[in-house]
Amino acid sequence: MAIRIIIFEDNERLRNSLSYLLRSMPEYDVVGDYPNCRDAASITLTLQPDVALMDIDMPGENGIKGVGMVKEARPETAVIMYTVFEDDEKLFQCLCAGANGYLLKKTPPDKLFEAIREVVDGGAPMSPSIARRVLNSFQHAKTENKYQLSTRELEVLQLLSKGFSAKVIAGELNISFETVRSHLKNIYPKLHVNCGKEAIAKALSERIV
Amino acid sequence: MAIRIIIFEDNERLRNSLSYLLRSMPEYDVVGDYPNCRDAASITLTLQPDVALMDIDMPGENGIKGVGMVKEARPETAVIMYTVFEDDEKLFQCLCAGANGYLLKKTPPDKLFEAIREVVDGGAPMSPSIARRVLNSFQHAKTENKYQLSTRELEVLQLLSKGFSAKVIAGELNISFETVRSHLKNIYPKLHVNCGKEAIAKALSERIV
DNA sequence: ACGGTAATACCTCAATTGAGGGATTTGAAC
DNA sequence: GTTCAAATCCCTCAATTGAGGTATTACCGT
Repeated sequence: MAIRIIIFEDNERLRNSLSYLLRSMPEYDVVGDYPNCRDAASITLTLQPDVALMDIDMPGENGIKGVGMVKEARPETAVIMYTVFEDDEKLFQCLCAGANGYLLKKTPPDKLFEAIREVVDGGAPMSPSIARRVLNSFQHAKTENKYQLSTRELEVLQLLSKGFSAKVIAGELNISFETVRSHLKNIYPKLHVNCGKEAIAKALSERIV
Repeated sequence: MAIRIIIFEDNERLRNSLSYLLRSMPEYDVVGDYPNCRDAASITLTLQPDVALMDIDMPGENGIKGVGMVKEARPETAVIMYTVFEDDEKLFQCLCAGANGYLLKKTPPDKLFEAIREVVDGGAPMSPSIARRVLNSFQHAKTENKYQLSTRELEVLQLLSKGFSAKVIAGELNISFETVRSHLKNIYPKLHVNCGKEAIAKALSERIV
């Protein structure tokens, strides 16, 4: 049975070309195409598509919102982003919203066809440069002590980031309460923060610990 | 110029087959193959390969260690994991260690060839089921309010997690200082913590915010 | 031998927080 | 119409923390 596809793309010429191209093959069936995501949820529920091709830059609700709408309405529909954007910001927003693939518009048609087949088979097609970005995001950069913390200061910060009080940290490290407080007072300016809570927030969100 | 490849694979028959297969094509040059990662660092420095094919399950240092060794010795060498393992644990360990690709051993030869070309061109070849796992890891599950926090409590916790004091939070939300303290007192038992620092640690590490 | 850094420890004071209360209003649910 | 949860606000008291010091020991590099 043909793969049911819907397209969200504001550029009319491109949208029509895509529709025409996909419809020309018996393997694919474009069951709807739209210039914006306004009714993405209800459209998805009505048409029950296997795949949604989603542009990002559209008037009104953009494609990032669009992914969320489609996925919430019908998680089985696989969403492939189809965009010119290559920046990390938009990329990871789409992935967090549930996108199942991410293709750049420079992708040649045969790769696009392959990607649609792949996503239906449970894969996650990505343009090569996108895949590289995604994998790179896992290397937490080894923060290599950006803030010049000493060994002991790092230990104190690690325990602080578990929510421990100065007293408990002192016990854990077998040093005095006042020493811990001294370390904390030295840590804060190095992290450019003013209190323990900010320090925890920074340590955890920048993976210093 | 031919792509320089090294192979780490403890199964001798498979290692020899791979070498033979790749050497049969002028496009590829297998400059070394080894049954373990013991000297991966020095080998990499000596042979200056473009690509390393890396098994995971090997005697001695396993392939996860191996990725780290190769990448530390020579970051320009692209490492492709080549393994039967499909579990998240090993997968994400490899990615964090710096792997540039992840292929399952069931990958047909033509896809393997393509993957090697792709990784040299700056891509990140992955078997479809692997790519899907990687993308899924970005959907932080929308924690669906495991701790039964009310809307307001969630807002307070979000601001707390930025390191704000009760006074500042009060200002941000346009409510009184004492109200914020009331919310905090209600939040702590719900999160099973005893103080703001623990709450921040929990909120950030469990992505409640 | 000297200077610098890290690690240790102590003191004081003001501010913030945690803990224990109590109290009112609103809107939704039954 | 009553009950209930959510959101608002106030009070007190003890503990913790932030800020401002000072001081000693040890080790490292020159």
